[in-house]
Formats: sequence, C-alpha cells, structure tokens
Amino acid sequence: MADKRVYGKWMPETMERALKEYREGKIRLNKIEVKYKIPKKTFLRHYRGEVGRGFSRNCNLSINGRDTALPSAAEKELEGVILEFESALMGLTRNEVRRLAFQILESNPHLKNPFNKDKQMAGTKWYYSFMKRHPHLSLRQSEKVSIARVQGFNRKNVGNFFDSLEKIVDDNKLTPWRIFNIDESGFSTVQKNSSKIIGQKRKDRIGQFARGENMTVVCCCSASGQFIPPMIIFQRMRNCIDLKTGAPDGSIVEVSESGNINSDLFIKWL
DNA sequence: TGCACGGCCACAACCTACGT
DNA sequence: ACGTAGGTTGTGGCCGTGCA
Repeated sequence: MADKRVYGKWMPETMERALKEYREGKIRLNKIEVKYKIPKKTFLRHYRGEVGRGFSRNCNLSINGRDTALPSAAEKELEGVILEFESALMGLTRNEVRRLAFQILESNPHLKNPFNKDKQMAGTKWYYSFMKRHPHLSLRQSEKVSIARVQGFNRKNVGNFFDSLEKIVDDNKLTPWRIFNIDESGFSTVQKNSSKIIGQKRKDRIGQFARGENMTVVCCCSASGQFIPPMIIFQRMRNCIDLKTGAPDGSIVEVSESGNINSDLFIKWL
C-alpha cells in the first residue's frame, strides 16, 4: 500500500512557538501534535537537538533533505554576481558559475564544502539544482558585442559624430563623390559557436565581448557608390601568393601578427 | 490508562561519481 | 545532458516499552 504521509507540513515559526511552550511546561507532547500539526517524533528530535541544522533551513524551497551546499544568502549573492556580470557583457558560463560556487565555499571556512576538490568546482547536478532554485536565471546563447560598440555606440557619441560630419561637409563644400567611408571588419577563420552564458530569463538579447578575431577586411566606398578594392589582412608572419587566390581584382592581401590592421598597413592601404 | 520515549523503516531532497 | 547508484540528513508513521 502506498504511503500517504505528508512531509514538512509544519512551519519553522510553529516549531519555535511549540518549543517555547514545551520548555515552559505550558503544553504536553500529545497536544503539540494536535495544536501545531508537528509530529511528536519530529518535535522531539528538534527539542533534543538531534537535528543538526535546527529548524531554520538555509533553503526555504523544500522541507526535507539536506541543506544546499551554499546557504540561501550565498546563493542570492551568487545570483546577483551572475546578473551583474551579464549586464556588464561578461556573462558567466556554466562552468564559471560552478567554479564560483566552489570558491565561495573555499573562502568561507566555516561552511562545509562538499564539492569536488580535484575539479575545484561544484558538480553538474548542483548546477541544475541551483538553476531550478533560481527560475529567473537561464542558460542563453550570447551575441558577440565589440568593446568599441559597447563604449562608443551611445546617443551622445553618435550625435557628436554627425555634428562633426555636418560641419566638415559644410566647411569644405564636399560633394558625394569626394566622401568616402572606410571601415575594417574582423572575422574568425574557424567557425565556432560562442559559449552559452547564464543570464536573466525573458531578456531579449544577452551580449558578450568578442574575443580573438584573426582576419581583417578593410572596405571603402564613396557616398556616390564608388568602391575601392578591399585590403585583406591574415593573421600570420609571412605573406604568400596563395592567400590572394579568389580575392576581388585589385585587392591588397597583407599579413600581420595579430590579424588586425596596424599603422604601417593603413599607410600602405592609403 | 495516558503519556513520554525510542527503534525501525520508508520516504524525500540534496549531493556525489560514473557511464552513456 | 541526462540516467543511475549511492551517500547524507531530515521527516513522519507505527509500534513496543516503561512509568506514574
């Protein structure tokens, strides 16, 4: 026959009141079961201090079972850190969160650290339980956002740019065929998905700084639609004629250590 | 007889390691 | 990413024992 018992039907507050009354001799054990809905057995364990953590649980999501490795306050703090990193476009990956949980316990010697000492991080099961306890966090695919875009693309800077552009165009009486726009764009030569990071649920997009581009293309065209052949910069020490295979006519193919444009290459492009 | 107490056992939730 | 086995810690019902 199936067990119909219900666990954890009592509240910490009622346990506290029952303990107080019982200590003062105001209530009998059997009455506690009726008045406070606390099973005798459970009450006595708490009364005698047989329950290690007492009746104030670290995690209030459940009654049974052992405590979460991180006390609820530490979990809340960790959640705050995750959201803070995410909003600063440095979203933490799953493993980074697991490492962080380990480090929190390591830096608090009074807390028991049940996590794997060799791996120096919390287990995967801990991670999934943590995410379950914090339903407004979710693992999301990040979008790469460059530092320049983060720092420069704001209302003030964009406004200043167009004010300056307008002044230069007016002062020099520039016509469309004399206005050229040059820009460089970085590419990765190895297609690899960006790692997933943890962020706030239901947020439209979550960004992450772009790292490690290793090929650059410098493009230029005029306001009247006239195109200049591109400069393609590969990340390598020596140039090779094969790198030019299939490139548009008139293209310049160069190499640099970082794969980015530098002052020498820019002069060369001019 | 009512009450306090304790042993036993199944259950529950939180973890781990390991395998697929 | 998920399933499984196993450890840890706490819960709760049942039942037997001892005592006033």
